Amino acid sequence: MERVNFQVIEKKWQEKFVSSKLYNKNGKKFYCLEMFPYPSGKIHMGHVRNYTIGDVIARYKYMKGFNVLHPMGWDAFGLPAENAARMNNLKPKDWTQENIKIMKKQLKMLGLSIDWDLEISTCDESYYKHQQELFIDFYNQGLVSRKETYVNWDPVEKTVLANEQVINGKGWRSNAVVERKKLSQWFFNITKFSNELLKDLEKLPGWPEKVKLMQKNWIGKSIGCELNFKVIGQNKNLSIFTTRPDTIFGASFIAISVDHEICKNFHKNQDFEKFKKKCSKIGTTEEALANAEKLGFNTELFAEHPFVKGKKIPIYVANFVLMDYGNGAIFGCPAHDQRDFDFAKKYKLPIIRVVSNKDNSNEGEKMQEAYIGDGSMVNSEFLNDLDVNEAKKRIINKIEENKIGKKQTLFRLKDWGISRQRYWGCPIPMIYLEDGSVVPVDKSELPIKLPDDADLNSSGNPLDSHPNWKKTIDKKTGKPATRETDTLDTFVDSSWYFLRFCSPKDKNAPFDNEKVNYWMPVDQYIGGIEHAILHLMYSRFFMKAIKKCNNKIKYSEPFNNLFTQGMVCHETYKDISGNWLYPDEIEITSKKKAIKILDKSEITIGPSESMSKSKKNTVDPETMIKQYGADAVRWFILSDSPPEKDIQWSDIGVFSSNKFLQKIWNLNQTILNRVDAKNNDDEKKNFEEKINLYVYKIDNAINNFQFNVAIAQFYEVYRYFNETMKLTISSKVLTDNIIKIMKLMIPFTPHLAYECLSNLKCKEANKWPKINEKILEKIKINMVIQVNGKTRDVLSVENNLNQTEIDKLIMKSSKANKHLINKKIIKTIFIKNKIINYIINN
RNA sequence: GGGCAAGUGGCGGAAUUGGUAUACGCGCUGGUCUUAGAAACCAGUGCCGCAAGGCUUAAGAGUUCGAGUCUCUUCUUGCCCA
Repeated sequence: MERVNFQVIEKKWQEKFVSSKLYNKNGKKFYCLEMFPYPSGKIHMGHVRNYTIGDVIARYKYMKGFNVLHPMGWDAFGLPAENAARMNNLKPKDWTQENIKIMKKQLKMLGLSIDWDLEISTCDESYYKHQQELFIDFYNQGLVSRKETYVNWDPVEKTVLANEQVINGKGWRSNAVVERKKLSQWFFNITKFSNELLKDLEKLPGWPEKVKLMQKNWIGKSIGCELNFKVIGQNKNLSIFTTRPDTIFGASFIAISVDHEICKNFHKNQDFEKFKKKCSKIGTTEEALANAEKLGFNTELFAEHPFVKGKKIPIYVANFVLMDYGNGAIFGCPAHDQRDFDFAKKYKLPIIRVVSNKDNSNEGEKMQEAYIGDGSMVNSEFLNDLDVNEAKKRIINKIEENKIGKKQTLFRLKDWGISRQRYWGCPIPMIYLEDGSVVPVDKSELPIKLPDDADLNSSGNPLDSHPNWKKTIDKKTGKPATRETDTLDTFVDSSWYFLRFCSPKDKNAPFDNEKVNYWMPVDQYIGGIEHAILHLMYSRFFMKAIKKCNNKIKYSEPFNNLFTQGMVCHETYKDISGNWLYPDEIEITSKKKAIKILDKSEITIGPSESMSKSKKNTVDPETMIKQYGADAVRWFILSDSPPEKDIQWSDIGVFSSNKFLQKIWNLNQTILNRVDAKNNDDEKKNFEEKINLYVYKIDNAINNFQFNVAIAQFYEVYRYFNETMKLTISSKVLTDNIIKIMKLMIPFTPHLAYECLSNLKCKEANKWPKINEKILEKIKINMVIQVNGKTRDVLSVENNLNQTEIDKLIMKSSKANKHLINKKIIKTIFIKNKIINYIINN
């Protein structure tokens, strides 16, 4: 039989997909969006998985009659471009554009149904111009501020990182140990929306619970109170914040931040300065603070205990207290907080237990660690015997009564630091006037363009060291001014691109209100779980901030449904000297053994891990497409695992996908070339019923994101067709039904499916086959016959038979009979269309 | 340490949501054809057993006519937070 040449049909159909339009003007709108890629050079298997899943959804919805928006663009600013440019003596812009060209070509090779006329790139002036506009809008709404704070400084990338970008005390990209550094920075006041960001999670039933929980924890709402202590000998109050006011009777010290007002008294104290220096070496994350050795500086000052007359509490400066948490001061209750416990042990401060656990086993000085669980209060005067929650309420009331503090809600969420000391990003449209004031650039001057001739080899910020870029003139006063030389965090770029896609060519505004109100929110957003917090939280903030600036916008949440796909994994290989090897550098010789092709030396096969360049366990999508065809690659990556779980890449898997698709082609050819037959009515009826059921099942599976299950059904259908071929069924009936199946395959393997449909002379290829609900109801079902809960037989019977009819059928002919003869049936459980269970006496 | 998932053949995984456990694919075994096989086709493939039948969803208990699915305990793994 003639073999199909996948290269040929793919090329043919890709020419027709050039810029796919999935618009059904009369249909309900459906915005299908996959997270846009960073143009790093070539696409990787993660992209293939992400965009294939998106393509299935987009094509499926289109065929179902929806008016589908399916765009693609480039998250094109970022540090790798700068590094690559420096190493190869190129311009970041050229490097980026070259990569975009390559990756776009590769994405097209996958046969994606993308409307490329909507393509955007965040590094284009036509994009970042509007981003600068949004920045100014936000500024005017009080959503931007400039603060001098300690920042997470990445010494390798020489830039500031947001808290979210610090993972285990290290930079998320460079993996360098993060330092603390004091800098003046621009912030988006995301905390103004803390409550809304938390509350609105409830409006997102289409998001994975896991992601919502992660966001909830990240926002971290907690209730506590502010409490004022009198500093002895000074006419001053010291205000602290605590989430555990219930433990006030266990307080044995007060700890303040090195930047606290009180510390100004110690500026000339050398010990203090030394101490301060030490503190700057720890990062700013909670984790870094928790793990660092607890250090203190004794101020020799004391505060009065607010509830115990005459009790003096020593005041320390401590390295684990930060100025931006509460008021930069805490009281320490060592018995019930691990950090306080460590600190108290080191400085030999008393450990007073105020919460006892159930069996009272946390008593005494034997305490090896702080007890943070629930329990009832002890050693706490009027709080004694209350449980922790009640005690909290009672003490807050008391504090408010005594007018020494008040209840407060605190969020863990911090404002979003957006200043980056890099070249390849969106310039921040602010200027510094000679009188020291800082104002936004006049909107008519936008875009503030990046210079083409920045020296990337200079140390520090290339825009700052540029000879004249930052020199400008304030339009309002005509006076000389200096530009802000920081650029925006690239997460800003990706926080509103989904809005730009609604009107990507709009020159006057970031987006067209009407179009945004029509297409938004995104009906299906698809991307990696690694963006569960950063990108998704920032985008949610942007939507809310934009709504605040522009009352014509109707929506406050950008993504209605979110799907997070799993990673693509591959085994790892190492040679004798411990170097990683690419899969194509090795040869598997037996089950668990492999050799290096180059010198036949034995290598170690490591565990399967998420594909990454550093471990060289990657497979190049383009190579795979050329070898097996795009359809086979798509088919494999959808078939082997549920899309939300990790998938193990397998060359054999994609090979056999190719084989199966070849068989589908052959099946089509066989039907086309078959000698016609006259229909046997029963066989025809059975056949049509069965195909109708498959259409229903596959449709259902796609709807539930169970692409692997849908594909299993296709294998069954194939087998079923081959059997049917032997029956006396007319070629017309076969053709009508294979057309239905090939239509179902369009979302998965568009090239092959369209080619087959064209050969079958199908005129309405893009119309999803109708499911006949009536036939679905009439179809024969399998009735399970049990005796004492054990399955004894399965009968294929008409739908909706009642118990008496089933009883009769069983008596007539069933293997179950022999278990019922001479037995008394004491009870029968009958579930229509499912099961009948006879309970007998043995 | 806390929170959340998950645990089903040799492997990836199904199971109409409490109703035939192991669909479908890979791998493996045997056969046909072949100079050859990552080709094609046919048959088999959870365990014990000649069979009838019995056992089996990490381990153990519970609820139920009936549990992979619900509840509890334990173990293991993964992710997030610390």
